[in-house]
Amino acid sequence: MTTTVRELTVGEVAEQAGVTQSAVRFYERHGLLTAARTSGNQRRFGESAPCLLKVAKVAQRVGLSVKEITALFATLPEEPAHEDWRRIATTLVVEAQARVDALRAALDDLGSGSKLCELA
Amino acid sequence: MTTTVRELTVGEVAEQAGVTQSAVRFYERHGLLTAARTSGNQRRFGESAPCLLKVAKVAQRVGLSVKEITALFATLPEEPAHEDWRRIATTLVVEAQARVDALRAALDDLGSGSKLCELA
DNA sequence: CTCGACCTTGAACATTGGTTGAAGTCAAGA
DNA sequence: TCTTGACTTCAACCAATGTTCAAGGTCGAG
Repeated sequence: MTTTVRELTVGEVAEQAGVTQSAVRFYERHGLLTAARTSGNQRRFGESAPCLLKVAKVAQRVGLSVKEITALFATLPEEPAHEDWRRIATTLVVEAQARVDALRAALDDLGSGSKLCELA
Repeated sequence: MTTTVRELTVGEVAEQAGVTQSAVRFYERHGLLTAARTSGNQRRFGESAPCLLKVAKVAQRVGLSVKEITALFATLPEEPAHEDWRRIATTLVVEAQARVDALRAALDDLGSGSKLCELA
């Protein structure tokens, strides 16, 4: 039983993910998303595409570049399972924690007061 | 008693702040730093310039743009006193905390597991 | 005064993450 | 079939944050 996998157009993916169509194309060009093509050369994305985009947006908030997110997604199977998403989430949490730590370090630099500058 | 304020050249400021000369000029063009000019049109920075740059770097780590840092520095007197630096530091700490909170929010989005995507 | 080190400007280039527009093609309902 | 909305590509553009290069001017020690 091959479930009828509704393939999605650029417009549908964009709408479902809450990004612009140009962004969707941009991400596909950069390999963050992959798409099949119709005989007429139109993109057809898998069901998971909007989800990937949503996760990608979180990843960007965390501070990952498109290239890094692409690499991260490269480890995912075509139709990711719960476990796969969980792994990605964990990776992002770890990354985010690192960024928080970095920020805290910046804070500590400031915390050492005007010690930054021996001026006043 | 006007203390002999050793004015600094681009090269000196860059070296003391640990940035490139081109960066120093860039920041001056963008109003982050101000400089007097010699009769021969060379920049002469005040003593606090290297310090401003160091603080600016921390501010960048915190996530502020050059424009935002410029605005922040616009509130400083020519020769900032301890109190001034402390105020800036506080502002940055508040900002940093906000960024940490934002990151934490991103984490929470992920924390709600694969709830992000109703796929698996 | 001269010499070398250091400074000046302006423009072009680089990277990231997209957006916009023009010109043309496809898909699907009436 | 025809029409209309959605899709295609390509190239140009945007903003931020600088770097690099060329051509030339300045500073200060000797």
